[in-house]
Amino acid sequence: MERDICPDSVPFSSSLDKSKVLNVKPLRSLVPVFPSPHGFTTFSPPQVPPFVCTQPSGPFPPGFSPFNPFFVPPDSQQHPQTPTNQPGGFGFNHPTQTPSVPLPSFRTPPPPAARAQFAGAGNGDEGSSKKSSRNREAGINKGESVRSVTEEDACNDNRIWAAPYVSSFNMHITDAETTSNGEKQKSKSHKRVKCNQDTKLSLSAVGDIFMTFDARQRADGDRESVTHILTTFDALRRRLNQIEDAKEANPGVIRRSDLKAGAILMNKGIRTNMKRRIGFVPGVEVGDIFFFRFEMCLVGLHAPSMAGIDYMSIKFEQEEEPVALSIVSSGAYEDNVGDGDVLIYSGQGGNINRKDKQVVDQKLERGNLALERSLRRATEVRVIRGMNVGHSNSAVKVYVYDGLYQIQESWIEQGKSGFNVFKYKLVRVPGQPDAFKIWKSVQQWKEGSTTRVGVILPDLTSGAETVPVSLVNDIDDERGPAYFTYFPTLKYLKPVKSIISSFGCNCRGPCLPGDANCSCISRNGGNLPYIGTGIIVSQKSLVHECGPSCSCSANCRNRVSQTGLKVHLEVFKTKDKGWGLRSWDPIRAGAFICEYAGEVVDKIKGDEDRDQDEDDEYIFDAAHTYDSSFQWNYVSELLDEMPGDTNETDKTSLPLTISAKNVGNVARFMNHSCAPNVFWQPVLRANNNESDLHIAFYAIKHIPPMTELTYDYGIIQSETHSNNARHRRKICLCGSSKCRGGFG
DNA sequence: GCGAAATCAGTTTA
DNA sequence: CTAAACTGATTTCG
Repeated sequence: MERDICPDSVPFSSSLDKSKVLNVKPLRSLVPVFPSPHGFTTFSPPQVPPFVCTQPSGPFPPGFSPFNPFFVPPDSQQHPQTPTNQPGGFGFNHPTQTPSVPLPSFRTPPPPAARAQFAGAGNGDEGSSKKSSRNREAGINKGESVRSVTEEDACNDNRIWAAPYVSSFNMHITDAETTSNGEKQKSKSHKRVKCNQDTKLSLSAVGDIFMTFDARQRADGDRESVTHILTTFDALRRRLNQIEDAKEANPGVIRRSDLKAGAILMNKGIRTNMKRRIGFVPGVEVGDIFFFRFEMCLVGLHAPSMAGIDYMSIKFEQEEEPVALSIVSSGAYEDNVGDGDVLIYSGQGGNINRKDKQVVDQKLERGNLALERSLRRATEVRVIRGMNVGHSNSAVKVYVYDGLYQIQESWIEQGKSGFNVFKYKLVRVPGQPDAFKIWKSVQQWKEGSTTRVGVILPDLTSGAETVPVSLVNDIDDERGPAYFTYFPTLKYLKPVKSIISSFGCNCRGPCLPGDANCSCISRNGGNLPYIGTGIIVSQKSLVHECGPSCSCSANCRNRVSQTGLKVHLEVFKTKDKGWGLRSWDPIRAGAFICEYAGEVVDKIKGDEDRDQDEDDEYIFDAAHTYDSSFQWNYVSELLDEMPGDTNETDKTSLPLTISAKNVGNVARFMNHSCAPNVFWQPVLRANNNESDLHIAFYAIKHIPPMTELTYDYGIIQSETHSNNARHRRKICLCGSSKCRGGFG
């Protein structure tokens, strides 16, 4: 029997011991792997079929024309976007669906002719709105001039069409700009200059770290650059936050590491999709999540740093009109109709949220006017839904990109203060992947108002963790993985003398970030390795946490990996990789997820019992190494900071081998990926100089709910493994364009 | 003590 | 150049 393929199906018993659950040979099945037909990174779930462009056949919704891949609207300075060249592009919710009407998101905006019925400029339309006329105040700002194309856009466009491959420059040229002393120059002219750089300017030291961006990439992003920019932003933000934390707290001083990091990246040109556009933004996928407005700004999803409506002027026939590009909904006015496909959005202005000025009626200007015109022109609007997530003590706002919507109607309503407010009803364009809907489902599962399909156990830890871990299979009939004992942390069979000092600190209360006397902080290079609630700043060879021999309190911020799970996880049956792990909650970059629990294996003894080891699919060996290209930390060059020990990434291999075969936690279900969203990190807890060493997992990037969590199993360094003929390399099923083909 | 409201500093874009 | 904007962290209020 092929033991590597066949999952051990254990008959499900309703009266099973709750401390044990069923199991499968999960993580590494030997199934043939086929090369991706696309050859690009697929960050979207692999079950999504490739887009197939069939012959269009009507009827079409009003305002839509059949898709013609060779037609470029004369006023649209965009490449004709054929679906297959979209990295990680959309798929359809229903795999069997054959699209007869192409996704509007793949197209450039339809030509004005196709929307003749919407193009009437007059006020006499008999729209579907039964409410008070939305045109009452039209014309107030009719003459408002909105630039049609930014200077930079024009410059980029010129590059694209005239000399597409000429310019290539490093994207973080610093030249005249300095960010030291908080001195910020808004040199708009400087940006223009950048477009004309033909020479490759690079700081070689940094150039190795950063990818090289050319003008086209800045104008039109792709998945890789978007990911890279977001990673760079958050790494910088975390570091700035860490620096601020260490300073003495001044009452009333508000620290905004997000603004600082954002401004630096803006100044250095580390951004993409600078060419504004209607609809699909290359490299940004429906369902992507953000924790700061600046993140959406940098990747071109939503340009304004504060305003909720992004808009630009578009030329329709002879007239130029502002149309909305994207909106950010705070959720305050969110409509509960349907499955979250409808959104009621309030217009801007009227100083609703400001007390220092008189509250007045909203006017049909700026964003409000743009939304009005988008309604008339039937252009699509990107919708980002902001939501307050998290528990009372740490409420965080998360932004979910929910894809494209169309405005169905608008009206004027009296707000609470008695003044007029514009309202817009937006309906989601069908055929896009679920995003906000997933959030709604999770919310309902938690409330208990709907039941999660396929739940086998509501909590496979039987209360061993402070949050439940669901066991779910909505794929097939398998009732669970093979028996193992759930245990939330490591089992050291005997105390091991630490080779690294780990005597505890003498702090009272929580350890304070700036405390030079805290020995634990000192061992971390002078900085607390975490910010906020359990966000790690940098990946390091070793993180020193406080431990049993410290006198600090249990709520010390240097005890992140020892305080248990924070998010609601779910062990689920994957399509082709056995069991896997994912989260109901969103996880932000750097957040602690779990540790690798299990029994610490004596390696020498392990060599003797080689036969046993070969059967163990649940070994974690700290001797594994990362892919050398893994670069997660902030780059000190962006901070005018000398590379220091706080940023060291030296990966000394540590003598720790864990087996989770018989005893373990959720980590044993995490699958491998060559393009992972989780990394591991050795953590040493202060414990009377014993080797209280653990392996902790943290998020590489923001992870939307219900996305599988994966880490890179790495390559084993040990010669005994590679020379062992019986050690078989597993074939990788991650489906990434960066897939190495195998692991182990 | 907790959730909500108020306050304040700060950045991009039109 | 300046005003405007559904920010985000922190303090105050009920």
